[in-house]
Amino acid sequence: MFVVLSKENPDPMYRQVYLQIRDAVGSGELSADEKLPSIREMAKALSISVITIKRAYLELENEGIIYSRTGSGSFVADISQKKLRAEKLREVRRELQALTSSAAKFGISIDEIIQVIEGLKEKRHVGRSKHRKPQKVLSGVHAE
Amino acid sequence: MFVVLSKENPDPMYRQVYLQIRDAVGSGELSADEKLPSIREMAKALSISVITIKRAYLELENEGIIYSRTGSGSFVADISQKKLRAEKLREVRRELQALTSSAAKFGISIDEIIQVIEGLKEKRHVGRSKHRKPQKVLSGVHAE
Amino acid sequence: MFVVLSKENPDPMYRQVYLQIRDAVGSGELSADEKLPSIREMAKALSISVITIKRAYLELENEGIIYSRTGSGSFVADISQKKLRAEKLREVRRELQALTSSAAKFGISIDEIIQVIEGLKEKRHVGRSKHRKPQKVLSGVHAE
Amino acid sequence: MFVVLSKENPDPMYRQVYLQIRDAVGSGELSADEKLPSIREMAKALSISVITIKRAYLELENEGIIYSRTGSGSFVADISQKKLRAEKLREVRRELQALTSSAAKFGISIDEIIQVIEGLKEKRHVGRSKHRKPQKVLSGVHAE
DNA sequence: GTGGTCTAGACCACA
DNA sequence: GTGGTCTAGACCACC
Repeated sequence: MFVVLSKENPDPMYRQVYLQIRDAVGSGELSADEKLPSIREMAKALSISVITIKRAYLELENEGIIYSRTGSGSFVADISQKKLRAEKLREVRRELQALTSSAAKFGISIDEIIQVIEGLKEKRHVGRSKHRKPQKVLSGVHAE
Repeated sequence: MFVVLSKENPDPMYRQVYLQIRDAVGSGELSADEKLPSIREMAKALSISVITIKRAYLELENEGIIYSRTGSGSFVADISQKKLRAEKLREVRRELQALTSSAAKFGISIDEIIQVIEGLKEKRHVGRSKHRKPQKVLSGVHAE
Repeated sequence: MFVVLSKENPDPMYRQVYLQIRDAVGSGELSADEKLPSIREMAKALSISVITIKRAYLELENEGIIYSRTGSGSFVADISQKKLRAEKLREVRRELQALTSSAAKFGISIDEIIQVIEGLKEKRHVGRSKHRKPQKVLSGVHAE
Repeated sequence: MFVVLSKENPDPMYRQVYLQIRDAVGSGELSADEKLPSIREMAKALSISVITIKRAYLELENEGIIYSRTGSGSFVADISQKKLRAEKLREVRRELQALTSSAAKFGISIDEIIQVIEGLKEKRHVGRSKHRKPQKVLSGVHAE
């Protein structure tokens, strides 16, 4: 698992950590009961405060994505990927709703938006999307 | 033109004002050289601080969407709707890119996302989704 | 609204603050859109760190019980008391389940437990319960 | 006797061990002077640290529930079940007091709580609630 | 003034 | 070693 913090990203640091771990669980990269790096470990690796990591872990715990046991560490919860996927899908629907309705005001139709998405699909097929735009990164932590 | 502030909206107030005026210009609801309500007028109507409106107007001015004449007020700039539309389209593309790539991590394909959008299209056709669920609103200003 | 912190209480401070505000909303003592004391204000009144109050407010916000607007303050959300009551009832059921099943191991029947509760009911009717056992208290804040 | 550790349980491990042994004594499952598994034995069986079990045993000893003889092991004390039962009853009363008074703030009456308990009673009669939903367990030790 | 984020410490309970 | 709580500062965006 690789967590990276980007200065460009307007999200606060704790949120970036939260999102990346959530995604890693959602994608199956991290599986149930797998141990996460300790908060101190990860804080050190990312050169940020323990508190910031703590907050990310806390929110993950509140969402039921991980669980923490004092003295033992933090672990991936036994939440099914299905559930995470369904939640993500709801999130996607919500955002698309906002996007289409705001675009409509500018005379941009839903069909036009679909065309844009189709365009993205093709770009992805060419397959350089992952490395095309190297993010500016603070640091990373490898944890396996 | 009707500006409404919603407490549900996480956007700061000045941003809500900014966006709604921008959209009104983009949709043609407000046309070139049309006079906007004065800062004080709008502040009073929305029961918020003058400086908040001032900031919204300032950003609109910086974007070239409105212009201000000291002593006479603020007016819609002669910016073509086409230009606003193109900008919005770029914004849409950017957001869709983020959305699809983050969804991909959860195993949600682009085709699936398109399906979601298609679903939105149908919903909009059957009902009057825009007016079905009236947002809770802090205050509004009618200025036409 | 009166928040008090007790040293006797094993709950961490942020939790005590959280619970008391939640209860105040649930009881209707605080009503929708009512302004809460600012985090700095309350921190000062209780002589504890701003961070601790912040955390209590954050959890209340995550639960949808209050909402915060940068620059304006924190306010009671428009969550219906009904919903809070239903949640509390679920909590009660959960705790009773644990209690009865653990008591059963000691040969304490459910009927016996009901008798205990009936006993509490009578005590309460005599009506000195509120002032009989003055809690040891750190400090309080009155906010209206 | 079967001690199980659950990761769902927020109680620390030593407490889970403590409670289960206490309950086993209270229910008569373990009788006076019966030998408990040795600390090392139990630690191994539960795959946890020896010092965790040690702490559980220590607290049981402090409560007068077991006694240890260096070199021979730990044994159930000759504490009457009646006494344990009475203590448990006090504990139940304390918890019910807290529960009813906190529920009262949400407009939940004692009678309503009694109804909830009655509901639990019926459920238990129809099914075998104890075994219906097998807890996810870390490990177990059989010692009889 | 308000809340939102972050730091660099500290002490505690648990394993 | 682990996580959980708390302090006393700081800087930022917003109103």
